[in-house]
Amino acid sequence: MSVGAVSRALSADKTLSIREETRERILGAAKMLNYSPNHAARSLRMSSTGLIGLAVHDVSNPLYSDIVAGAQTAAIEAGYVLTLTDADVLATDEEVFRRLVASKAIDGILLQTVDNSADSIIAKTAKTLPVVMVNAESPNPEVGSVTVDDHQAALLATNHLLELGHRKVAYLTIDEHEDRAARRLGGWRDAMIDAGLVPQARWIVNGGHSSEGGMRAMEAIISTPEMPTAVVAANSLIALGAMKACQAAGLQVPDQVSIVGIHDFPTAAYLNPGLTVVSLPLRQLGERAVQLLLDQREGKRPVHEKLSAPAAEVIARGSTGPCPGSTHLR
Amino acid sequence: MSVGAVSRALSADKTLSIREETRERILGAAKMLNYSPNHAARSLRMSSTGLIGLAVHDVSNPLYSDIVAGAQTAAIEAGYVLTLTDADVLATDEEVFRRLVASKAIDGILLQTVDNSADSIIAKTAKTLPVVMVNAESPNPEVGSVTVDDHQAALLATNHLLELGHRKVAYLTIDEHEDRAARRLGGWRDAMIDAGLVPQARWIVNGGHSSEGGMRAMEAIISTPEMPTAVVAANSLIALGAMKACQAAGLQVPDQVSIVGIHDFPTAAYLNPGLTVVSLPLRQLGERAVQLLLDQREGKRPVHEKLSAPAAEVIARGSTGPCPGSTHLR
DNA sequence: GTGAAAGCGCTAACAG
DNA sequence: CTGTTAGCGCTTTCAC
Repeated sequence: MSVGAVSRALSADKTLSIREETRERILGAAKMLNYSPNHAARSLRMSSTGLIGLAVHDVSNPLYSDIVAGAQTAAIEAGYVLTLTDADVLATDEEVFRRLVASKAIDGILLQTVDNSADSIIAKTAKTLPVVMVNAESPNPEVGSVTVDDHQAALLATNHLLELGHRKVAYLTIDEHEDRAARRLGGWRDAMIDAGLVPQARWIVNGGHSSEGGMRAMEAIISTPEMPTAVVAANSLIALGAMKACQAAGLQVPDQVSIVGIHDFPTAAYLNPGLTVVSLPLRQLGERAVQLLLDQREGKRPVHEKLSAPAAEVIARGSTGPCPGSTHLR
Repeated sequence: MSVGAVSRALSADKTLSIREETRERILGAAKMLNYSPNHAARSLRMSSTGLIGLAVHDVSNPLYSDIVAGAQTAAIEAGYVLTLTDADVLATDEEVFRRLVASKAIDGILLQTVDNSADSIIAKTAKTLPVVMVNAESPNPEVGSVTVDDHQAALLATNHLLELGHRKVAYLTIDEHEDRAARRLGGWRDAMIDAGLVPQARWIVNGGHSSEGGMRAMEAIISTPEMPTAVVAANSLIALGAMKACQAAGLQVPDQVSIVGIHDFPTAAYLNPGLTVVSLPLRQLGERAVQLLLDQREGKRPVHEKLSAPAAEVIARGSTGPCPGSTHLR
């Protein structure tokens, strides 16, 4: 019995034929000694680490936790281990980038970024490792990407409000330099136009990507003459800030203003009132991203994919209600 | 110029003396070719990966995001890279544990767990790698740990309520099998006793560790005869659930019931009303944990450390107010 | 069917 | 002061 045979027995090599008894003796000894092949040696020899990186902007952003969960599941399924890193650090800190990406400490990386601070690192990365962008469309043919149906989500959110009798529906957008921004804005615009309404430019306010930004944006909406009776927020953190602004201004939600956000998240149901949201298939987004990454590793061409199933869905909670003064019945 | 010299030049070896011109030529070529030493080969040779793992239970728990941020900073400071993993997966999935920990894909691991599902893996891990428990006291002398001043936090929260004139102050505890639970409960109890009050057993209800649990717990409190006028929640997620339960029961916060939670988090200020919390130095907790881990790596004995600075602090927002019917002035 | 040996890319020790 | 070389622990090919 030699070291070669042991290695092959432990990795369950089918082409190895030794006596069953010997095989069992090897496996037994390995378990007894709690043996695990050294990661570095294995990686060096096989030029593969079995690790997939997921770079996230703001780990604790509650809107995106499902992406992580989905990626986790899919990675394990495929025999990989998922490790998270801070995307901003990766983009900012040369040394961290070098250690993790350039030196191939991981087999590939999933990039979830909010702004395009990432753009610079994407190109660098793609030269070394397979990359898949998560929840943003790749501008680079060497980099795959997956997105959800942003247009549809905003359309559904707006229609929900329209069905409640609202006519003046404002839109709190996320920063324009994100590609999602335009798609979601388009959804709101199309819903308004389909309903025979004119989407007023003054009803579109930039809400940044935080609750703070949402609050400021809503304050601007409130001071608008002919104030809208309902608001679509491009994401639910912005919606949260909008609710705060209403509360500060003494406006009742949903009696005086209805608010709906995009993306469901754990605390949405615990707000006062509960926040009505449109949910998107983020878990599946995470899973699919891993699969695309693995496909690229096997030499397939990077592709962009828009995930449209499961479909976006309105989850009505307390923050949306009938338009005040409308004849709408519910 | 040989490979040895190049390696030493790139790692800035002081004892290497070559012509300045040669050194620059090496560095220049490395930059030109975008060269980075292969991680696996380097790790194998140096028996060190430069990676520190942080295993978290529920990545997106907003209460703990500062721990991650602190650990991140300290790791980079020390020339390491921090990678996050799901603690539950690590505890559950043998294969993931093997790949990441047993095979030494990382140099050490920080363990942040909510329940003691971790207990089983701690022992296993400590045999292979340095481990430091974060925000829980280590039961194992081979494993270091850092905690914050849980007793003080609950004491401050309770005193804040007492100062507002409340006498009947309930306590929503986290699951008892966490060591934090007893320390925080003790803080509430001591504050009550110091104020000459009797901490009633029926005012202690288990709120689990989620908003859902907090809601159930608060429902129980509400149906108590001689209902308390104020509530300390052992963490802010529980407090969130408690607020929801009040709202559902038609109880005004803070006019009829005051609520305070432990741990500040980003959305606390955006709730309606804003949640009063006691903040704890979680960022420093993360930093310190990394330092202890690195100390252990250098052969120092694992220690337990309680972080008492910066001190816990009450952040008063809208969810706490004077006791209804009390003569307290504010 | 089994065992020996090459070599993955790097660093550190040592010989020149 | 610089260049050569051994060897980290593993897998896999090749010779027996």
